[in-house]
Parts: sequence; structure tokens; C-alpha cells
Amino acid sequence: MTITRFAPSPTGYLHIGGLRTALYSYLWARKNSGKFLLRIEDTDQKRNSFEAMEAIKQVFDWVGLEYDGDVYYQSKRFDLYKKYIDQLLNEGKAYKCYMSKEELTALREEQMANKQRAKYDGRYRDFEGTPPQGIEPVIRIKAPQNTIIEFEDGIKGKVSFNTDDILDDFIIARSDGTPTYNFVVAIDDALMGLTDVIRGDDHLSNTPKQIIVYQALGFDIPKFYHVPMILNPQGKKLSKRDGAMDAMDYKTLGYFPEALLNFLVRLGWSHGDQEVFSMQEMLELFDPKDINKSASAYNGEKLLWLNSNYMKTLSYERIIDDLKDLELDISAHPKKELLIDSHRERAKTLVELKTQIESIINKPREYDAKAVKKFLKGEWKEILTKFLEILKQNSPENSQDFEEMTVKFMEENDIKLGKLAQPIRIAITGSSVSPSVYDTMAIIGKDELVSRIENLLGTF
RNA sequence: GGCCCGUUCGUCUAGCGGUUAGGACUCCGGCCUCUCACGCCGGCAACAGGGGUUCGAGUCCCCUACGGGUCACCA
Repeated sequence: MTITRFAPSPTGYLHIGGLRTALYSYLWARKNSGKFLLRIEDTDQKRNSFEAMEAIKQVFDWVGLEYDGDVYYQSKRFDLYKKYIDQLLNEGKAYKCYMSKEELTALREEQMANKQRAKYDGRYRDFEGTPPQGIEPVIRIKAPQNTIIEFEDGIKGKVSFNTDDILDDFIIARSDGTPTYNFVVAIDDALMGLTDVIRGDDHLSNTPKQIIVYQALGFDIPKFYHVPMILNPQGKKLSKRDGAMDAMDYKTLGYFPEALLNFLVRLGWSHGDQEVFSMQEMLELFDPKDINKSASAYNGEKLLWLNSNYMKTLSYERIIDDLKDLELDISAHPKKELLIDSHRERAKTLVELKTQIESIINKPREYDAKAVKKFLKGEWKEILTKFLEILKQNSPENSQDFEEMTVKFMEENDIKLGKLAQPIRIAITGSSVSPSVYDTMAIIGKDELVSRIENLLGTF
């Protein structure tokens, strides 16, 4: 069975890079009817993992990612790690190192000064004598020396390191007894039964360390997939300056979770020429082997385009619900479906949709000066007054009624639509931009239309 | 600096030894049209550079350049 995991360290919010690796892990597990687990890397007690946990849950909930079983907290598993530390100690695969922090720093500085790689010198590796007094030792693992560590990465292909180049007897437990990252990750991944570890490629160089732990403990080594980073539009490292980092911000900005996920899955992964993927299609088609080797730049335009695509196809219920989250409730509006249909092709985000809808359902607070200057000229007043009279004599209900009435009026008076439509549009919205006038007239209804036309006539 | 990874239009990408190097976003034209959009049609635009291997290289190998990651008693 395929078992994957998402293992964030609690930093406060879930950023889009994290969401993407979570998505990849999720898709791969679900596609293979496996399990997708969530583990919180909170061995560093200083951080508040509660808020971070809530943030992650909030995002998962919004986009619809579900993890299996309970959340694993590393902070609750210290006894377990202790057991393995003792085991390695007893087997002679790890040892106590009595070098103080100061000594270690001094050694490192000396090595740096000589332009050498900072590296523990192994002085306690085979220490037999009496340990110095007053020093709480750290535990170091006996790492293999001058050995090639090689593994087949599911994305990068064969990756190999020489142990002498990259590591020393690294610390697996601090002097206060708490275990360190590379040690606990290996243990947890093994104990949780991970078959496929999908993570950011910033972890690529941690992998040999973890492999050493797997080997020392006799665990099976999972398949690794190191996914490249997401860069900002300039091709540099993504930072807060580049806008929305927190996945949850996208909700506030009016994006659909479908669009965000679609955008993220396509960033670094593809399936031929296909651009739009439903969750169902992602589940059918996703395979981590198709993930690109190189980093990809964030492209907000494409996200917008994707979002506008979903805007065109999502159900009324969905859009009405999502608008409620943006504090616009049109669920009781008699023409709510027309309201959505007449705007969905004009709005790229829910925020835009909200603004546009409000510009119809609310009376204009002011009239756009440019529109007034451009369209309220010539005989507009006479035409509009005449139209108002006709309007009062009729009882149009829907767009078609309004259209028929208007067309008839234009024919009888030999007026072109342009002369009439723009003043009406200004009367309704205060601007010269809106959906079809017939739709907007139908949305607000006859009485409101009369009132708005009278307002315009009274203002100029 | 050591080690590791990467490099196809501005961006996301297809390509898996023989292609007029394809698609998408953006941008620019045109059509549609009551405005704005949508839609449709068309256009601009790429194999980092240099050596090999091969009848033939975007595809395989090497070097260079340029990016990125990582080198903690952080994760």
C-alpha cells in the first residue's frame, strides 16, 4: 500500500509551496488507494504548534484535502526516539561526545579560517578514557566513512554522495536529551510505514543522513521524490514581498480552491497539453514521476485565468455560498441566477464578482464623470423621458420582456440602441460598463428601473 | 568555498535520436457586439554556450557559464 505524508514544521501558516507538496502527496496516496498522513515536526519546543496546526487544518478544509487517521506530533513521541537512541548506543553505532559547544565552535572557526569544510573531527568516536567532568554529552551517530551513498530519486534520478564530502558523525540527540531532526524524520517515516516520501528538494541533501539512520536501525528505505521549489515571477526565491504566501489569502482574494489546486498541480507537473484538471482528473492522471526537475516561477496571470475558467462553470449554489464568505448574500435575490450568469464571464475573481454585482443591486452613489460627458449629450434627455413613459405603461419581467419592449420603442422612434443603452446603463450603474442592459434591467426590475432613470433625469 | 541539483518562447510546459520545435498564460491584430467582458480567428516569441558520439541531436556524453539548494546541539 502506498503511504505518503505531509510533514510541516509549525511556522504559523501554510504557504503555497507547502500546499503543493501536500497536494502531490495526497494525490499519489489517493490514486493508489493508500494513506495520506499528517505529521507535525515540532521537536523544537519553542514554537507554538497549536496555531500552526489550526492554520493547516483551515487550508486543508478549504481546498478539500483530507488526511488519514490522527495527526502525529513529534513532540509526543520523545520516548520512542529515546528507545532508539539507547539501542544505537548499546550496539556501538552511536556514542557520547563530550565536546562543549564552545570547543565545537572554535573547531569550526579554525576550519573555516583554513578554508576547510566545517566538520566534527571524530575525537570521541572511539573514546575509551574517563569523560570530562561537568559536561552533558551529545549523542553522535557513527556515520560510515568514505562511502558512497546512492539512491534513486523519483524525480531527479540517480543521486549519489560521498560521505566524506557531506557529513560527519552528526548529532542525533542534544545535550538536553532531545533528538534532532534528521534522526526523528527517519524513524517516523519508517515507523509510519511510509512508502513514498514526497518533499521539497531543499531536503535533498538531508537524505543521505536519513539513509544512514535507516541503515543503522535496520529500517526499509522508502522511495524519495524531491520536488523543486516555486520561485517568484522574477525567478528568485519566493518571499513575503511577492504577495500572497499564505494559502488562505487566496480565499480572501476571491479564488476558488479548485483553481488554486489546478494552478499548483500544473506548476512543475504536466500531462501533455492539458491545462484544466478537476480533482477527479488529477487523481486519475497524477504521477510524481512526471514532476519536472527544475524550479518553476509563480505566474499570477495564469492563476487568474484558471480562476475565471472555474467562474464560468461552477454551480449557482457554490458561487452564492462563496460570496457569503465575502460578505455578500444574494441567496434571497429574486434574480440571483441571472445576476450570476450575467457577470460570471466578466469577473475573474469572486471579489470582482462581488463588486460588479453590488454595482447593479445598489443604486449608484455617483455618476462617472467621463461616462456622463461622453454619453449624456444630444437628445438623450428627450429619448430617456420618452422611454420612461413607455416603461411605466408596461410590465416587463425578464430580460426578454425588456428587450422586446426596448426594440419596439426604438423602431417606433427610429432610435439606435447606442443612443439609448448607454444612458440607461449610466442610470442603473452610474458607469458606462455593465452586462447587457436587458439583463441589468431585468435584475433590478421595473420599479427600481423607473426610480433610477428618474434619479438620473433629475440630476442632470 | 565543498558537495548536490538544475537550464526549451517573458512565464507554465510538450518533446523521450529524424517535428515547419506543439499547447497554455501574457501581449498585439481581426471578427462578434448595446458598453465591458466572454468567445472565435490570426500573430510575435524558445532549445544557455562550446566540444564530442551519430548518417542525423532540444533529445546521449563531457566541459564552461549562469541559476538554485545545502553545509547547526533549526526543521
